[in-house]
Amino acid sequence: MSVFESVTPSPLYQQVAGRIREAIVGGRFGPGDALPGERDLAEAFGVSRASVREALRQLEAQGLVAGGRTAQGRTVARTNRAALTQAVSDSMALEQVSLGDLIELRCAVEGQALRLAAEVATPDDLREAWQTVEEMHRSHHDAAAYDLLDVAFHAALVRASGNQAMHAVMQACRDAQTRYLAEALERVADLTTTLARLTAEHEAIIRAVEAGRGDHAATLTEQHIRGFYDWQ
Amino acid sequence: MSVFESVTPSPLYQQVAGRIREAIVGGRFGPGDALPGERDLAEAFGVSRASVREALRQLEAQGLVAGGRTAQGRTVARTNRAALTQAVSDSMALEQVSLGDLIELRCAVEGQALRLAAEVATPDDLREAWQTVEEMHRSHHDAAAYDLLDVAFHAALVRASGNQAMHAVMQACRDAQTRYLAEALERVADLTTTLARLTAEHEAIIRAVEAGRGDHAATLTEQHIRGFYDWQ
DNA sequence: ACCCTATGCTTGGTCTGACCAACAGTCAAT
DNA sequence: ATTGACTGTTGGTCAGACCAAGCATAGGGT
Repeated sequence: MSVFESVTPSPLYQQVAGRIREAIVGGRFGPGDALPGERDLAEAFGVSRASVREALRQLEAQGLVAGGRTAQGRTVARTNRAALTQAVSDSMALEQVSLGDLIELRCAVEGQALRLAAEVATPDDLREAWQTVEEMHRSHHDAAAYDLLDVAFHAALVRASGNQAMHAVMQACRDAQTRYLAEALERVADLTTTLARLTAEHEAIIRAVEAGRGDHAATLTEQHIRGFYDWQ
Repeated sequence: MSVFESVTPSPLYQQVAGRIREAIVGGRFGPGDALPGERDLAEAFGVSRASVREALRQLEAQGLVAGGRTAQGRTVARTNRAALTQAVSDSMALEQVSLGDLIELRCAVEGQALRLAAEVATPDDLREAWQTVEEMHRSHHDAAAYDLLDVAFHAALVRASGNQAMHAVMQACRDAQTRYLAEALERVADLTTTLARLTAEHEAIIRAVEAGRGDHAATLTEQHIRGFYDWQ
């Protein structure tokens, strides 16, 4: 608690990353816009290209700029969902966040999202979810395909709530679950029957949302998600 | 869906980052452990130091390795919460997540967390929250200090639920709110009165948790958080 | 007038080799 | 035992170079 603040000068690459970050979140570069080339940035900031590259690597990892290898120049990312998901699953490894914790979190978020969805969702919002359910009926034999459909189904419903933040968190939880889900499904005796049951649950949930019964939809969803425990 | 996998060679720095990442999440380096030096890593992977540094920058941004500047060698991070928080607030900027969405998310998560806390929290878990409340009484004149205490209070209560995932998400939401909170508090006519009211709400919440009244605690918390709207 | 190729420029990815400041550890002088 | 100079290691930074991939434009063939 000294009167003097620390005077540690942050590394150049940090400062550069910070400046570029400000430009992006400040809206001076919109999603999808092209960024100046590394050489230009280096000259503009008065640092070497190496420092700029380290800064860009940092921003890339944070999901602010799109991964390179596109033809000409780098672009500002349109979404940082991958970075968010990564952060969530890293959390599990580093801080002993258990799968159970993640499932409880997802129940809380998705349950509340469906309560909202039941109030505000239009038939149009639910069309995507219905389409996903139809495809599920044709995928009761293919665990990998079903997993993708399951992700799409839950995403569509949560998105129908109009809450982007809940969507992102739910998605991150769900993505982190995928790996465990695949393992669990391998141990299931009768895959087709199990997946058919899940589809039935999905249908019940979407019907509840459609009927505006938010609390019911939330209850069904929580049971549906927690059902995951039973297979382990 | 070709039979052949893509053979696109990812950039070296990506591969290096991936290998180090595997070693960390695979448990071969525990949190806090020292990592080999950059020069050693470069030799081990057969790449230049520049590539290793870019890989490390990426891992640093993802919160897997601790930010450098420590005397001897780098260490594996103990937490990636900063990265998680960053990802959440970047999400707001990139994907137009509104403050309202964030508040709703926080209500859902924190409400459920307090329901859990009411069941499982021990007096020991709540001691920290009580201490924070006491300090609040002495900080009704200082908005900045109060903000820190508010963060600590909510963190302590959610942590009492034992759910690390909820804690991280709540923290990220709360951090993203800080900036708006500061602006809102500047426009408040009578700061001391406002903060005193907030402290009273905090006390009511912690008492409800103590009494095991989870639903009540959740309701109070949701009102408390949504109260934020009224000042805007 | 049209298409196609060749050439050159730009960009990101990679490497080499160097220098600096900060710090840990050693060891001699006090 | 304390101090202080010396040394080696580490991360941070730089300059300058090369490559492969993609774009642009000019020039040649039809």
